Amino acid sequence: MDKKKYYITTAIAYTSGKPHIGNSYEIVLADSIARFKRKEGYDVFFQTGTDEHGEKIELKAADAGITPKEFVDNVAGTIKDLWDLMDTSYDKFIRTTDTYHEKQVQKIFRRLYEQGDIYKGAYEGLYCTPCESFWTESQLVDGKCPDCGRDVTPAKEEAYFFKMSKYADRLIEHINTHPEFIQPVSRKNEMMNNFLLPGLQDLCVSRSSFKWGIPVDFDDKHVVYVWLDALTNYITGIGYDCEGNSTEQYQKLWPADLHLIGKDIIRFHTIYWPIFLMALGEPLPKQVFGHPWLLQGDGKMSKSKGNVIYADDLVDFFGVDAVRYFVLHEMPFENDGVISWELLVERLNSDLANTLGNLVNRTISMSNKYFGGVVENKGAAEAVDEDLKAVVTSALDRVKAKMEGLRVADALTEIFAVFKRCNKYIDETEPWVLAKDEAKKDRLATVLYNLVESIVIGVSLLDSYMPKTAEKVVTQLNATLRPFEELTQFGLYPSGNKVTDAPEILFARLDAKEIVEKAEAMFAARRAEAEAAAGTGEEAVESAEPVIDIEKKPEISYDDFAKLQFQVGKIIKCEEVPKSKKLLCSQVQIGSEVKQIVSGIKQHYSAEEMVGKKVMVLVNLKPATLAGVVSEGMLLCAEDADGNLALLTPEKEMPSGAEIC
RNA sequence: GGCGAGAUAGCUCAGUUGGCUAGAGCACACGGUUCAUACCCGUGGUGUCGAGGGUUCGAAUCCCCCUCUCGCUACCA
Repeated sequence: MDKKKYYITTAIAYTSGKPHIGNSYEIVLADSIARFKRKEGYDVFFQTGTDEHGEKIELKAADAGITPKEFVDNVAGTIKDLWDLMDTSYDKFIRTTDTYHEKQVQKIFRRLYEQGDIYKGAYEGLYCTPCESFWTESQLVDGKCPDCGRDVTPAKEEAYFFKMSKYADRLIEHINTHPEFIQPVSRKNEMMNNFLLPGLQDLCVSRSSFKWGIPVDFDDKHVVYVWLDALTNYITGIGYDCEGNSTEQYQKLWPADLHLIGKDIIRFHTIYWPIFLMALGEPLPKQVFGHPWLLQGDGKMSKSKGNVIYADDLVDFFGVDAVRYFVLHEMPFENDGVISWELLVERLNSDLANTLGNLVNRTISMSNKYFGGVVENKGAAEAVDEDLKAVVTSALDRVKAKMEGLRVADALTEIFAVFKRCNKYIDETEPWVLAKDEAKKDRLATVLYNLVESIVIGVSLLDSYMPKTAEKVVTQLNATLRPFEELTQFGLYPSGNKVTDAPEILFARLDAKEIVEKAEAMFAARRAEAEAAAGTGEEAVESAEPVIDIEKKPEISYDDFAKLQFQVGKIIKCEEVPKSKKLLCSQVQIGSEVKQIVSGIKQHYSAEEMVGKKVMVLVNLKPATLAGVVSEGMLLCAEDADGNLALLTPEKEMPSGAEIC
């Protein structure tokens, strides 16, 4: 009853679509930590869920011809099913469309507003009409627009902002005095050097350009923008109330012991979230771990290529525990991991089938063959036993040490070292030789007993990571999983127990070539399906090709548009801008004039291939200096979701200087 | 451009505050074994520890410089 609590969370998954395997990794990682902590004796609360608001979802729902709520109900269901399929033992699945969450977010927003941490942009915010940009006071340069230097006017489009700078010093102090707060530590420097030390900018916390969000209850033109909505799930999910009526559960669980998140959202969890909590007067989470990504080895995953791997695909091929093992084992602590069908097969064959599966199988087979399945400790010990026992009974400490540092992959390696030691023990003792000598019968029985006992201890450790497998093994051995307290003792397996007489193969060896072929066939089928769907209607065409939704800008008048002068230009010379990673400097012939234009496209076009291209140019843009080079216009490009750029060129041959209208 | 991390066996990586012949896993080769899922056990590397210089009795480990890679960030008209 006096158990220490442990509150662990994952990031909540965005319900814009089905998560691929890289996104499913986090829940499995969190689950293995949660299970391990439970065994360590903690009273664990494990929360996950879905983030369901935002314009992207509003648009996708509109495309699909359903309401946003119907859309997210659907996707949230899919996500929950996936989490369940992966055997994740979460205690709570929160959705940001849950009523209690929405109500509490409104209350929090109101409270922060009333206490002055949130302010309406129109009061202090300023707008630069030519730049179409909204600035906060702290961003202005000499009271003017930092981009063009012109005067700014009070905001045209109002929005609410959070005063981040007010709490920055406290946060810097906290991070400096709590080195464990941001994991891995290399991320701490990035946050400090890029955001905290240069000075925090205020954060926009409301939107009025779309409706699918939690309304600001005292200003219904606005909805609460993503971070204040999403991050607060960690406290609303356990019963936080900003008016002081938080539940007992909240009192007990908060602050969280670990927020497990992807490395892409570290900034929000280590800067904005702590500051929100400071503003609410709540303690900060103890640790935020930004894990790396699991990337697909054979080319980027993309829906149009039809090669996106989902967790349920892998489960169909390999089974739940093999997938869990793979993602946990293959994911290093700091760098991105790689997933491919070949690697999966290799891990499955070498670790799961050969080392573990075969060990269990051969042990049970020998017990049956020599003793009719009865496992007895006859006490015929020999010196070689000591090292086996030492390795097995000390494994718990080694695994604990790895888990303490969140080194889950290393923890798994420690556990498999136990199984490898067992295989070696068989070789050392040569049971098949002992079996030939009637006088060695007791020794043979003892050897097999030691093996069974070692395996039971090994799989008791494995249970946190591969629960189904651990259960299967002890069932075959006619034993039960041991609590951690008993894992440092050797010899608790009841002497005289009888193991199964029909050992089941735990993991069948697979052929990499076959698997790759099957996977390719699956992808081909999926592509065909997508194409078939594409043929049936216009809507389907869109879903077959990737689309991008970007933030909408305010409507402009034709007069606004007419101010822009676009012309076709020919690039007659192009060179790299020194001291710049992204910039190319082009001489562009526009009619009889030549303009120098600097563009951030070095990563997509070489200087040589630029020359000769006919491109579209925004001509009457005010010249600016970039990296010390004057630029007198802008080359137009299209940009995809990954930031790849494509220059726009006239579809037919056009003379330099032709107007684009 | 700013800040940071890294460059160690074919591949993925370990290498604590500098110390004996630089390690692990996988892959590969050979040997052993046969209880087992053609499995398991053992053995095998002339690795310039990215290049160069320095400190030291001694450096993969500390300092300087160079090259390259990566992350975050700014710029990206």
